[in-house]
Amino acid sequence: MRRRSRSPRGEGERLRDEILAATEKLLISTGDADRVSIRMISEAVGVTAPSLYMHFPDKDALLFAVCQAQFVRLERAIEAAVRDIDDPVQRLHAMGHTYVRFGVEHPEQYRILLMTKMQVTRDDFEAGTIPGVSAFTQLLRAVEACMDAGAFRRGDAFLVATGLWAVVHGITSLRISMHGFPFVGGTELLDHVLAVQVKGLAP
Amino acid sequence: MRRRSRSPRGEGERLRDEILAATEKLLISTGDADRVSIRMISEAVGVTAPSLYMHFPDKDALLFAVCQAQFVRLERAIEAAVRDIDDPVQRLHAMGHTYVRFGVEHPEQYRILLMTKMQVTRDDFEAGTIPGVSAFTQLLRAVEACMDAGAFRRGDAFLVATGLWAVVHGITSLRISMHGFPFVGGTELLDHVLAVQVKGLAP
DNA sequence: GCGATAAGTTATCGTCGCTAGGTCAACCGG
DNA sequence: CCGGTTGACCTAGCGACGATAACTTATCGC
Repeated sequence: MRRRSRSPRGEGERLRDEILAATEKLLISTGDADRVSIRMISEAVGVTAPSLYMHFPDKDALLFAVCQAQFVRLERAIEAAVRDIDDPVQRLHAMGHTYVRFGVEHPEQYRILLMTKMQVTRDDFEAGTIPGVSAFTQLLRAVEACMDAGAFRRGDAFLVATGLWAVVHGITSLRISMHGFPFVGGTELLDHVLAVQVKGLAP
Repeated sequence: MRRRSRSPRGEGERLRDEILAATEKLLISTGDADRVSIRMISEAVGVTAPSLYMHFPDKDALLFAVCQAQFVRLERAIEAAVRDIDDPVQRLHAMGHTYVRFGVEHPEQYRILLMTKMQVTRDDFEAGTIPGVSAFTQLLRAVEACMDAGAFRRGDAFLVATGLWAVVHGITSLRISMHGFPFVGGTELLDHVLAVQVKGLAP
């Protein structure tokens, strides 16, 4: 077993980062959180298993931290995808596509964050304290913009945004769970559902 | 440990049924498949752990069998919910509500069947070989009925049905994963999203 | 009654998440 | 320069897990 030299005094954080990096790598390569063990991670880092517990209270917290970091990138990706688009409806489409692609490309992270039990309140939700889920705030703004622009009829923007999220999450979730879904061409289903939503939300 | 008398010769199947029943019970009471162990199940049935492997190749198969049986009931529930409704659009609404309620009331079963990796092809899908997912066939018929009735514009019924499924699954999945979702009243979100879909699919 | 076989058992393997308690080096006040 | 403190790890091991190999025992047709 390869050894790692001990970090100097104030730099225990360095190990923390290495653990996160190694965990993410293993999560991607195995594609299954249950098959990533504490012992595997610790060996990859070059440290013994109990050392991980200096930096994370338990395995769930470690996995969650990995996914949180990943989901911060989702936020950025959505921001980047939307930056050059003016039409609010177009923005919505771009956000949807970015979201689904992200989920499909990081299935295990997506699963841990959004397909297992968690305790989230509406406050967490609106405040955007949960990274990645705070991409929802961007969605909410986009819906309001659609209403302001007259593309959507006026109404409860939160409800509309939640509905759009559910739609996009539904497709993402099924694509992650069922290999081969949706059995029709790649983005065809997403395009269709988004188009139907937009049409149904028109004044 | 309570003992169970051995089954007579051709009736090993009886134990199988008892295992299924006990597993379902534990699945409901714990609310988490990871917290239902082979040893717990076997003790509940009054048998030793390895005996379960006479009837199921592994734990996954056992859990899957439990969920399959549950999902057959979903099909029946949907049939029952729809039986007395003539208007095809109304039928769609009823199906959606029945589906979501079923998922929320049997979260662990729903999760195992539709929120973890599985290998499903479009053939399985259309043939309805997977119980519960074969409720999809009923959905497909309902969509075709909506098109025939002129409530929906003509088009790819399979695509439309898949979209509706994704929508309803999205809400179900999020309600299972996030305690408190959707933060608005019980069926408000579902009603809204279904209404938007219906409006968007109109000619 | 008797061999065959179905229906279980006992014993055990390797792995898992996690903890208690120790070691050892880096720093700090005197 | 030195003794104590403390942060960064380690060794050893617990209890539980899924699963397997090999044994026993009850029931059956004959």
